[in-house]
Amino acid sequence: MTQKLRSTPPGRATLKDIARAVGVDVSTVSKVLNDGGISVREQTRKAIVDEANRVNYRPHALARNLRIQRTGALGILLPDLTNPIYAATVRGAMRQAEEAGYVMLVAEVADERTSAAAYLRLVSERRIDGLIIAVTAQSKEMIDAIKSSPVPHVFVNRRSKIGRSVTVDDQASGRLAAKTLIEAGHTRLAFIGSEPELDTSQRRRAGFVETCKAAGLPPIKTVVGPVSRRGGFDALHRLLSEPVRPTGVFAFNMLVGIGAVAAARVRGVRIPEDLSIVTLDGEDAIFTAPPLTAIATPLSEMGARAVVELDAMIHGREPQDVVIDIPPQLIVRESVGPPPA
Amino acid sequence: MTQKLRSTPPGRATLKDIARAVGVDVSTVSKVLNDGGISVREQTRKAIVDEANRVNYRPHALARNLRIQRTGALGILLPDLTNPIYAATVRGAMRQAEEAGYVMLVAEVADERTSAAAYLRLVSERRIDGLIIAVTAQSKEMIDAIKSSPVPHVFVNRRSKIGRSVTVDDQASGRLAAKTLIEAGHTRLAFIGSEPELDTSQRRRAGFVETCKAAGLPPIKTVVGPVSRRGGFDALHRLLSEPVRPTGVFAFNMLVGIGAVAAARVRGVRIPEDLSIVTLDGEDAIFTAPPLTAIATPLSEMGARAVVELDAMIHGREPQDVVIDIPPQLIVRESVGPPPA
DNA sequence: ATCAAATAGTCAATCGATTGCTCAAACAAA
DNA sequence: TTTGTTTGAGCAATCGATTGACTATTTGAT
Repeated sequence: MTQKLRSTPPGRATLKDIARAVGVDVSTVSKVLNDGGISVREQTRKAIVDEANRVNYRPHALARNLRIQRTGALGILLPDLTNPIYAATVRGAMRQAEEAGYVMLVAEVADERTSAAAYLRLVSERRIDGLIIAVTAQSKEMIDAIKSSPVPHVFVNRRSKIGRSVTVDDQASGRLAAKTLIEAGHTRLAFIGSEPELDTSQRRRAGFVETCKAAGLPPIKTVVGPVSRRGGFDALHRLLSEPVRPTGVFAFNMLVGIGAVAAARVRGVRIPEDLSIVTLDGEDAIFTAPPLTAIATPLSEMGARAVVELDAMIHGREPQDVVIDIPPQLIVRESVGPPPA
Repeated sequence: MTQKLRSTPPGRATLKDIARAVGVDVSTVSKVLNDGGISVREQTRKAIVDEANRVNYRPHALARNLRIQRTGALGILLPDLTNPIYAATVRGAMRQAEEAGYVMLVAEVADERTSAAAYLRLVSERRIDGLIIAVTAQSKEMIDAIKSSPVPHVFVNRRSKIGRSVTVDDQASGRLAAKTLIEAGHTRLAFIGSEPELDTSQRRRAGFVETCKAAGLPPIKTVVGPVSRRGGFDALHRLLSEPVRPTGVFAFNMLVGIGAVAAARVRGVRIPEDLSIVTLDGEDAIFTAPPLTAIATPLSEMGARAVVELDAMIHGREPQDVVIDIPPQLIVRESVGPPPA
């Protein structure tokens, strides 16, 4: 019941206004409001705090940040906002950023050219204290820019030689996918990966293959395509045109998995009667026909953790690679069944 | 072939550095680099420009903005990043923002409480020049905050008494949906709307009802639910439990439409043999079973236009409501057919 | 009563860039 | 030669907040 009596106008007031109203110096006001190592009479302190509340004072971020050389903003570079995988990651990052007192600048970068431009805007103009990179930086231009970056940066869901990263245990996802299919009785398995190959795809494949091998299965067929529903659609088509069809497929990513389901339907192959599919999870995977048995990965935790790491780096801690230690989890729905007789 | 000879370190240099190197005053450098009404010898100008290129100078955004009282940033408040409808809007906004030289601060606001907090951070701290609001502001707290906002703001895909908005012609979408179903021969129609009711839902319904009435159809059944796949799923379930079932349904939004398709499958009602569904379009609508016949609306154009309007307002132009004049367009896929015999 | 120390603040520089005003030198006109 | 105008560029204030150095007034100890 302290304030709130009258809802005051938005924070247009400056330190100077408060100082004038109370009759002290702006430096005094600043120090009082920031606990800045100063001794003031309780009376003065109260007058300042009250006035600050009355006018609903908020520090002018630009001025403050210019002085303290921090922006209170984080940037994130990502390739595709409409991709729910990124959206979930961004969400986690944004929540954590808010928690830690940052605002979030997001830049969707369609290609390496726009990447470089966005990067320049955010970093060279010193608009951010740290950068989360959710794109694969491959052009020399981008790599150089990032390597010589004056601000801390962390890759999320991507590993990179040129910086620290926060990822999940993709190999474990691959192993789990294989285990699921094998336990359902499948022996002819296939993998749908990405082209160009993402490191996530590569690790999931590695885990998948590892478990298949351990079970004594023949080498698995791999087919690749763009990371999109359409990519998965086309990929499964190709798989279904093979002389000897697989009965179980692991689609390395939810989008690709959804596309695969659509392709099966078009080809008249029933899931799971004719073909079992396991993929990574996401909300969309619940509403396919049939709903997808999928592996949940902690995307938003990954985003959140990226912010935590970045914040630590900003405060001078040594950067480190982190792998989120929440193990992948199988969500059983309806896309996996026994192989056809 | 001017620069690029050696790729220079990132923009750590300040005006002062350049001034020192060239042997002039910082104000001269500033004026030269900004075409700031000053006459200098060609020699001096060239020396400054060359040095600026050499050190890859970029103005320090904070310092510059503090002085000129503009941040070069826009904010956007939206409820759900993983919702592809918002993602598409944001994408359009972001592209246009880049075009216009802004960076974009995005805040996902789960509820009105976080809304208020995010709003404060962005606006009261003067981090942005303008705000795009993609959420429905209903709490008194939020409304007051926005009404007394010191920065220009525009609602996108939402109409509001407390500000200008950029929307699409939702009534036309509704009419087109009705026309599509009616022309396919349907007479028992239903509508799935939102709860709480969004203004978009309400307008789409109005257009839908208008055309139904004009065709002499009986009053249509409306059912509402949360704007999500799950909401559409539950809504269609309820519709299918009605004593007299509709044969054609208009789902006011893609997410809801996708949920409805899933519900139909679970109930064993075939689309389009037993039930026709038309909804709004989005990339996901292609990969349902069957693919959805849907109405495309210019979401990213809407986002882009919001930025254009905001930019105009920032430059002092009178705000105005705009309705994107790209008419909704029917994408014929497989979810609409003749009614069952 | 005297000196030291704590108390309560103020002063002024600073972050980096922008911009109105001033001013010296060069040049032209009278 | 004197006066007036241009050209070329520097000076200093400013945006709003932060912070180390410093001062003036009290209080306390001896």
